[in-house]
Amino acid sequence: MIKKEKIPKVTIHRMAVYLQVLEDLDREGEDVISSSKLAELCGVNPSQIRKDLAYFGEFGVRGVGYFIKDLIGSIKHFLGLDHVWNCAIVGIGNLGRAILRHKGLPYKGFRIVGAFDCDPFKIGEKVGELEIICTRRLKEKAKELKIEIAIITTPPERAQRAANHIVEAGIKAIVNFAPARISVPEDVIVDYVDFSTHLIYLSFNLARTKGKNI
Amino acid sequence: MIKKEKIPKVTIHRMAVYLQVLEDLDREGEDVISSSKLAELCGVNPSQIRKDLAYFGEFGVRGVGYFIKDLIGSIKHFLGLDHVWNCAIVGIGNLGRAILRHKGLPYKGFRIVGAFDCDPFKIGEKVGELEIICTRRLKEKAKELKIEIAIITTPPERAQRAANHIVEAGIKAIVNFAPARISVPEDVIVDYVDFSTHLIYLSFNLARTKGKNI
DNA sequence: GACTGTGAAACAATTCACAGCG
DNA sequence: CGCTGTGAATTGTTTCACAGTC
Repeated sequence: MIKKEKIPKVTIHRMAVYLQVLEDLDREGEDVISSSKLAELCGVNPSQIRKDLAYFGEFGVRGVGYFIKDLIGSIKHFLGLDHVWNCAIVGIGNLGRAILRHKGLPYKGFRIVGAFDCDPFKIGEKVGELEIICTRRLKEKAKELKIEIAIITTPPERAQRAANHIVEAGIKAIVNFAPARISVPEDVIVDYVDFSTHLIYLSFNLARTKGKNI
Repeated sequence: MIKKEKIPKVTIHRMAVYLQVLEDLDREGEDVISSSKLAELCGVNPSQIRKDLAYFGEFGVRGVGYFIKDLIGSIKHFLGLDHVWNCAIVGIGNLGRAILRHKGLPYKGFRIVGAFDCDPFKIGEKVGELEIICTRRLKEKAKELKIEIAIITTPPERAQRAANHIVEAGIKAIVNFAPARISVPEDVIVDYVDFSTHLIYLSFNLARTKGKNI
């Protein structure tokens, strides 16, 4: 089912976009879509979509297009979203709380089952359903709660320490929101999300077009 | 000063990473760094750094490396960060509030000067220094507050409407946190930040390595 | 001697163009 | 006929390797 070829990271990111758009179409009651229509909605080239999907198999019908419900199912399957992933948040500041309160995640297949922080004043406090636990207890709790993904939302200077606890606990996947690089063994996957990086991209473009006096 | 060649988007994103790491080094009192040391800290190849920098000019000293303070200044300059950008947040939910309360942004050159929402129950409420204003007043306020960048943090179904108000107001740059595609005229730059996309990337990799029974 | 800056080589991703199929 | 799936062509990015400079 899953081809051996190496799949580019951008393909996976686009896949997530296709899924989002397909689920919207499904809710609107659409049944079938062609690669060109979907491409338009996603802002990409139609053959890009066909190539991306081809990494995983053949899902379309020639002359017709793709059946939306089926395609959603297939994409979810090969992205590993037909399974609920247990996640922990490490660092309960503003961002950590916003993620904990976010309603959309469980629906997408990610359940937050643990909230960790090293600040003794926060430990024991309740955020929604969860009680904040000391980060030093991450290892013990990771087993109990079957945590598979950790989300770092600490200040940058504490990101590496958080990462160490996460690695210690045997968790193999990290999303790091802290604006700091972290180093981990190479069997641990890290994905960085840095908000200011995106603002900087806009800053660069605005500064450029201003210079060109458009 | 600025070369004409088209600069890849990934280069700009890496640039932001280099800046982050260089500022850390500067705080630690380092003066000079070579491309290979910096590469190691950023997790990239040394010639990548040299190529990236070469898009903008020559900043290094052969046989020595880069003077950290100077390089920080140069990078900030060509990324447009020697200017403070006025930003507006549209959609004051959990994430919007977390960004409003975030202390790091002003230091990085982004000041949030307006908070907008269309919920009449929220209008007038104070979040930190700012009072929530009706999104319909965005156009009028954009001029007054000299807003250059808009940040969408609405629920997905309201993202397009928010984008329309933003475009109406003459703002040319948008960061969209809502998990929905938006369509805008082509002179408006949009950058998408979708948290769940990153979780999905991890999901895919975990599902894969599980399959490989490593 | 050490390290940058950069053409050239290697590699990767995207788009084209069309054969093949419903 | 319309649309997918895909090899081939194109375009873009990364890495190499070394000449040039401090």
